[in-house]
Amino acid sequence: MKSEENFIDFENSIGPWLGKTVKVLDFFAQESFNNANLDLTKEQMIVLKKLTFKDGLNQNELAFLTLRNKSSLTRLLTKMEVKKYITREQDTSDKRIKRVFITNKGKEVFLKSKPVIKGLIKRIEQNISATEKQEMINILKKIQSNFGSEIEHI
Amino acid sequence: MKSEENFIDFENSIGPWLGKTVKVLDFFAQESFNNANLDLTKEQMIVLKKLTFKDGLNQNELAFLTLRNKSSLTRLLTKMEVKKYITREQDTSDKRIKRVFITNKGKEVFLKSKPVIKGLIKRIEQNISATEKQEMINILKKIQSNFGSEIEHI
DNA sequence: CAAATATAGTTGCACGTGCAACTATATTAA
DNA sequence: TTAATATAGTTGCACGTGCAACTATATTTG
Repeated sequence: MKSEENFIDFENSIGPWLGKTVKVLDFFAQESFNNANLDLTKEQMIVLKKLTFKDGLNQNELAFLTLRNKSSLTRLLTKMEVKKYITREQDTSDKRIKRVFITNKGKEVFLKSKPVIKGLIKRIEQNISATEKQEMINILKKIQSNFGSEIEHI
Repeated sequence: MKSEENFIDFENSIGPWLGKTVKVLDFFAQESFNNANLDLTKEQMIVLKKLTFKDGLNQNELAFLTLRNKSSLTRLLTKMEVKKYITREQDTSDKRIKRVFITNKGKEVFLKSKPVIKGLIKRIEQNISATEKQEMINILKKIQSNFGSEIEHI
């Protein structure tokens, strides 16, 4: 039947549920940062986190690691540079490349954001068992692999 | 230990995994719409979906149902109005209210988007069992409830 | 070596987002 | 009934996003 074929059980599909959940989480994440008087967005925090793990990444690498278009990253970094959270330095051997470094101020902000993030994670997972959590992450990995997204973690 | 307390097991937390997965999904959703020559964003599609289910909602209701600030909705609708996917009509009994109606063109676009969405959902869930899917949705519901978000479906 | 090609990063444009201030209309209280 | 308050929607501002075109530098090819 044609009508059957065209039917989409939207509310019982994973995609929409994921989308809604992330919207809620994003909202509370930003609210938490603001309440903690952190001049920081979730996106900026993720960049700081990557740099904390490996400083001096170039913009291409950073864009890839943060799942972001290089043009988005350019603008994100510009804002972070203005706030003195990072600096950009031209690579000496290849002048096309800019390496990104976290500043002391950036480190400080990231440090202050940690308890906020911890609180958020705690709240997200408060009634989720360890098994459920692992199950969830496994399924999310499967979904990502369905889209050929091999996301690298540093 | 202080260092223990401050440690965040980011890559084994649900939040970041959710965020990454949704990023990947969003990207492919938009790509699919574009490939199908649909002049439509995911956000606009969701508005059309809500209106297909219940036409003539006012902007407040629509903003709530689509988890969106009323100002965001205003602008989203303006773009959809320009594209003639929807119309706005002032309520006669309360002139503050604007009711939103899907146009024939809007219905047509939404109809054309359905197979695309179906394809996306299929791809998302291709190697996820029915049990996993249900488990996943249940956990997502729990997470949302942790943030007091009682999301209504129409 | 000079010309063609590739790569890193930036910019213009269009989209979507929340907050706070604003306008217009409705409702409530004095 | 007028004044105070509430509500619906819009707008300015700042943020984040992808695509395509662009600049500058490197590398490859003839």
